[in-house]
Amino acid sequence: MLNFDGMDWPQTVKTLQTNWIDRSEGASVIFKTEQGDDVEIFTTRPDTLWGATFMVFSPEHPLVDKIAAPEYKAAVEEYKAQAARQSDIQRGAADKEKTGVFTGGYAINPVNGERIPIWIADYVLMSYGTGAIMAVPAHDERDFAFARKYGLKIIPVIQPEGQPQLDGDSMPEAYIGGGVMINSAHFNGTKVNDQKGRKNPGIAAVIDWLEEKGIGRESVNYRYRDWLISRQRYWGAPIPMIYCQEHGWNPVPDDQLPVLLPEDVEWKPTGESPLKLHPTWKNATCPVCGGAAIRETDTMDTFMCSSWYHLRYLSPKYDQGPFDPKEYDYWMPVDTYTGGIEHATMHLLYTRFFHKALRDAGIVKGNEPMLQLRNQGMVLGEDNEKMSKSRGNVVAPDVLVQKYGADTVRAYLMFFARWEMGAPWDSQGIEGCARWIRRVWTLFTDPVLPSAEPPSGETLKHLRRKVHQTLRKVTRDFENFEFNTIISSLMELLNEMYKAREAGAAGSDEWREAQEIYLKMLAPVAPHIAEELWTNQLGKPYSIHTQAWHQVDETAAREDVIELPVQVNGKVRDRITVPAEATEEQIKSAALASETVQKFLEGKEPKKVIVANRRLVSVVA
RNA sequence: GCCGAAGUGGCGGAAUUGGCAGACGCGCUACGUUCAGGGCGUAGUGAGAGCACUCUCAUGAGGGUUCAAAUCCCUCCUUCGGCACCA
Repeated sequence: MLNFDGMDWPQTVKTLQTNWIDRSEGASVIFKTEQGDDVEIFTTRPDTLWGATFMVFSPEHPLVDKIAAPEYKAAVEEYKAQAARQSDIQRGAADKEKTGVFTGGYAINPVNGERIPIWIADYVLMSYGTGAIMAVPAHDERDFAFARKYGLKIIPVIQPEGQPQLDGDSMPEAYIGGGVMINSAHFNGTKVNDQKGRKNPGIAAVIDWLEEKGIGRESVNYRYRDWLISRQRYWGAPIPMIYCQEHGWNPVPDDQLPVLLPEDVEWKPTGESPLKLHPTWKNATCPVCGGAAIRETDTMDTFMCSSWYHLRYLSPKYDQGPFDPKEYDYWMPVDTYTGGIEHATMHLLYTRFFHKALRDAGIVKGNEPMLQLRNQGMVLGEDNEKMSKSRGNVVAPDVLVQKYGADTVRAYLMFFARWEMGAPWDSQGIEGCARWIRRVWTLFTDPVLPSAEPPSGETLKHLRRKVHQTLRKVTRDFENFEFNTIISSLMELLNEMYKAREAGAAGSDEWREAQEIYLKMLAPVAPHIAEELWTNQLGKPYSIHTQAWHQVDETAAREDVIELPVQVNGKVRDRITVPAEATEEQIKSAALASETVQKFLEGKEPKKVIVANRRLVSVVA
């Protein structure tokens, strides 16, 4: 899941997923309580094991009740109760003052046999690692703060090189960096650097030793939590399992799939799933003995379905399996997927996970379900705030479609902001797109007035050039998800076509080609109007949306002459026009021949003349 | 606190990735069409100076590299997102 090779995804999404999974390398080490129970802990710093002066358990840790000494029981219970009352958010506040209580119990540090006290504190989370930590106050900020507050022992075991000897009683803060191991028996003198995991020589040495002694092992931990797919709701795919008193849980037989949700459910404020309360739905027969049995009434999380819907969509009527393999081979993996950034660590992570699980089960091929991802930005309200009913700034699409038509609304959504950025809605701005669409319509449907004189060859050549230049740009922009500039280009071309029509171009082959190409470029932007004009006005075969994309005629797109600005000492002073095929030398002499350039040179010989990409001439005096 | 993204006219945004800053659209102004309004059409529209040809300044702020910087480098400011005691 952390390998994004070959995936054309936004870096932000890759980073979000990487942080969400949050892999950390370290070691698992077995401590023992005085009662003789094993307590496994995870640490990224096994090199500091000799500095572990106490242990901290999460208040929910299963061993807490067993280790709590009688005289501490009351305080422990009290602390557990108040931790349970706090919400996760309260508990998670990083700047919160650390609290905890001593349990009266002790553990043995396996590396040196030291007897160390066991505390409970809510800064240790049951949901990460094992819910218990070794505390090394000299080299961990949180443990340090806790130890200072409760007067616990602090023993430095990493000495930064070239600095005064660390002293547990006087050090002002935990020392996190590298150095040399001290107070660590035969490891004294071993170098420790800032690297994580086995790349750190100190950590590697200790891990090898732990494994040899059988006290611990190399280990990797993830912050990413297990995904609970079941929930007590009506809205979700049923979990096809049946429970029989006699034969336990069994899957629903294939010929009884799919299990459908009942439609006659009642919602009552009981906190229970309506499926549980339905009079008959949960009654089933045991697939093993045929006796009375009960259906699972939990349903699956909706992410379960969104993780593979793209596979089912390949062949929704297929009944031999989840999808038709022939369709899979044709369509998958998904070429381009677009959705909001809010899916970064949920839907998109689950979908990737699902694909890998299905791959391991031999059902799908390849490592990833979606090759290219592009996020679209959010359309904000006109007040530049997130749209919400409570703010009253919601712009309803149906109202806009009612007023402007779906094509205009679609075009404006593509035009008014960069796709991945989003922007506040502008109810005036859409008028521009409405005007453009109307002008497209008019250009194609107005009867062409008989022109007084035939169009000049220059007019037709110019039209064709603009058409193919636009096609080239639009083709590239579609590939890059740059929809706003596509529409700008189409607006520009429309203006050119109006001018060409004015100059009598209508009726020519060039004009017909321009119309055809224009509609093909318009089709993804304004699909209904493009189709209407294609079939009814141009009389072309239905449908425009299945036509091949037009090829750019590079010869037609080429300019005869190019205009270059000429800079003297970094400032544009003149512009020159040269034939498109002019050499650099010719461009240089044309630039120096300019009177204006000579004026700004003030009679001096130019030190340097640079022709940049045949786009600009820079004269340095 | 850590990580990331973004700052360009009155507004949304362009800028072929180092090469004419402001394409295209909104808004605004003028003119035309109209009894009028709307609509439509044409032209203008970064700021300052000038009768004008033009000139100067300008891409969050400051510095740097370069013939040339919105774009690259350094320092800082602002806004928005994500994570937030992860052992």
